[in-house]
Amino acid sequence: MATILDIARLSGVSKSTVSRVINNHPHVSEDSRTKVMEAIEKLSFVRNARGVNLRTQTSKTIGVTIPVLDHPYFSPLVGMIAAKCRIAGYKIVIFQTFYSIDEENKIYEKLTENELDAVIITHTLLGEKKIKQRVRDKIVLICNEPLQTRHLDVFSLDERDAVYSSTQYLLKEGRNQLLFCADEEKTPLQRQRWEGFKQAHLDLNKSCTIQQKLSGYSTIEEGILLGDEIFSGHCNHDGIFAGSDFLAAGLLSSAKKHGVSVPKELSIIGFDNHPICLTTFPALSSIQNQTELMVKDLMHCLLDRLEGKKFPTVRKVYKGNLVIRGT
Amino acid sequence: MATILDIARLSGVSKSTVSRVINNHPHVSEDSRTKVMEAIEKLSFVRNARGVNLRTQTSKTIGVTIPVLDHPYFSPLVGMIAAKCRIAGYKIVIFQTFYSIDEENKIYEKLTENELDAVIITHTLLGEKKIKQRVRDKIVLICNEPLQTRHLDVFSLDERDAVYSSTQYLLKEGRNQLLFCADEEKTPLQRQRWEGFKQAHLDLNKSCTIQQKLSGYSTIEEGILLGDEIFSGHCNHDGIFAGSDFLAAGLLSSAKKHGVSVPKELSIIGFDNHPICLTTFPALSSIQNQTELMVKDLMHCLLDRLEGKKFPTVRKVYKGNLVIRGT
DNA sequence: GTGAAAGCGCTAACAA
DNA sequence: TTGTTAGCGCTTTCAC
Repeated sequence: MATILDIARLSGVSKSTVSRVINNHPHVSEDSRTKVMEAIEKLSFVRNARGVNLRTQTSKTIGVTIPVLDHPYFSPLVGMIAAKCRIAGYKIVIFQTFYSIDEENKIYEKLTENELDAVIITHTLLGEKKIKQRVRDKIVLICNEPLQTRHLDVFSLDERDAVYSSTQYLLKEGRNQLLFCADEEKTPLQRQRWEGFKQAHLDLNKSCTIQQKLSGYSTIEEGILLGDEIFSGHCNHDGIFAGSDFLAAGLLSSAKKHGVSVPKELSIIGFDNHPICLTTFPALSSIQNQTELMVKDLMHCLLDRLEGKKFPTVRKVYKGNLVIRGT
Repeated sequence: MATILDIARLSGVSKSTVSRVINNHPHVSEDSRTKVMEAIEKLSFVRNARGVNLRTQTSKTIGVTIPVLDHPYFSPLVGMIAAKCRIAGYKIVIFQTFYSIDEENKIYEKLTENELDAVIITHTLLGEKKIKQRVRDKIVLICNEPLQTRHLDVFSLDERDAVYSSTQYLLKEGRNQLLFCADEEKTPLQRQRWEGFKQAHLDLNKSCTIQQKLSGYSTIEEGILLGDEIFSGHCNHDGIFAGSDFLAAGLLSSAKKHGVSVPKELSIIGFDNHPICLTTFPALSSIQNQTELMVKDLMHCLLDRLEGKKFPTVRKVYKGNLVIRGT
């Protein structure tokens, strides 16, 4: 592999001039430029990023954590981030946490020692302090998880409010025995959702069971399994709030299998408004949120941080809204 | 940020010894080791990968192309690859092509100049020569796309056979007017599928229309759109082979909307056996393929290549099989 | 078991 | 406009 030194020698200029040409610096004579370009062509030279990275102490690379790469909500989210990063000239490297603290810890370990300019965290089981401590001086943005922190930029959805109003809707529709069906209460996000669910009951003077089901991945399969458990015995619920559309779709298919009529006997509300909602029968009602806007703001902030601009910690919250369909 | 020089000074040894400690080399005295470790702790030193990368000319990073990050088939595929890479000590950086040759070209551009040890291509619109030319001396594996090449390792599914036998199944079931509903015939994969479809007709002395629908992304939404187009008018098809389960799910929901009875009047077969198949009504029949095995073999080969082992180009093909459900 | 020294490929401050 | 020079942080021979 040819280096700039080879180019310099072949074209009869110095390394610096070659570097200038490569980086489109002004103040290079037309003559030098063409000579260098010719040499580059001839030796089919490609700049070695490793040298640049060491020299400039940047790598135009951003790390993103995601629970699992294949996730109906997080995949599009990270996909959007990746697309915008690329336009801004950054690559992204993706770290799957698999919902495990151990995995997550390993990731931060790698993150700091590695060649990343910034880190975006979309899902975490850790608190502010732990994260801050692990990622050190790196730029860290939180995307989607409503982490309580004053030291990190946070972009998140108003989970509490979204669940609150959806729950109220169900209750006002005459549903009384609602089941809150989501992840364990391990993250701020899950906590907020649960609070919204509880508060909606309180405000309407209804009581709610604290029953909540664990479902780490919120997959279709888990929905089916969970549904089989719920509907096989004597089911006294007339409404389910599901933590994701895939979970909801699984629950729905299981309900039908067990002869539970939806929406007559049972309402189901999903989360994220994934197109899968349109393919079930009846079509799934779901909560739609403003991911595009969130990502847009996030990227704006990220790029500013990368440019070294100084400004106070950003905290933005986006409202979701319930899309009512057949369930 | 502390460097090994700082550690060396603080612990009273040389840079070399610090390096040896960091890399767990033998032949370091217990005394030196502890002194260095203490210094590392004290200055909370973290090795700067950029220096290592330049020095060793590796980066423990692998590039993967994917059409879009959010894809019911490719996301899990890449997720599996990423997980296995991490275990082997590699990070992966993901490049979305968005089914565009221009995007793909840009990617290879970045790929060569950048700090990647190898590249895995899961979807490409380019031919062997173009790829080879662009990625130069990099290690390149093809995963999923049945590219015709003798110079790259290829791991792919037997698309032709899978579609062939599924089509025969439909025809033998008495369906006569099958619609082949997939991407444009731009990739070897699509070509193979179409061939399987055609051959199945030929072998049973049936004729098939060359009608095939474009559907770049194979999404639910596209399935619905396509379905609305097909079923709104006078539809004389009694069977559809869909290029993906999401497309199939969209088609199915549209068929129901237009009062087409499935499976009475119409059969639908999807591809990939995604869990969504279980949530539609009736449950979608689909073609299941051996992705796990494919990824396992791929990784094995990749790791060998990265270790510098020499062996002839690998070419592996995996059989799919039809899972019959309600459609 | 340890240290000195060279150098990976590149950029940029400075001098000319 | 151009070249000289230093050095980013690390690993690795080689000599002791």
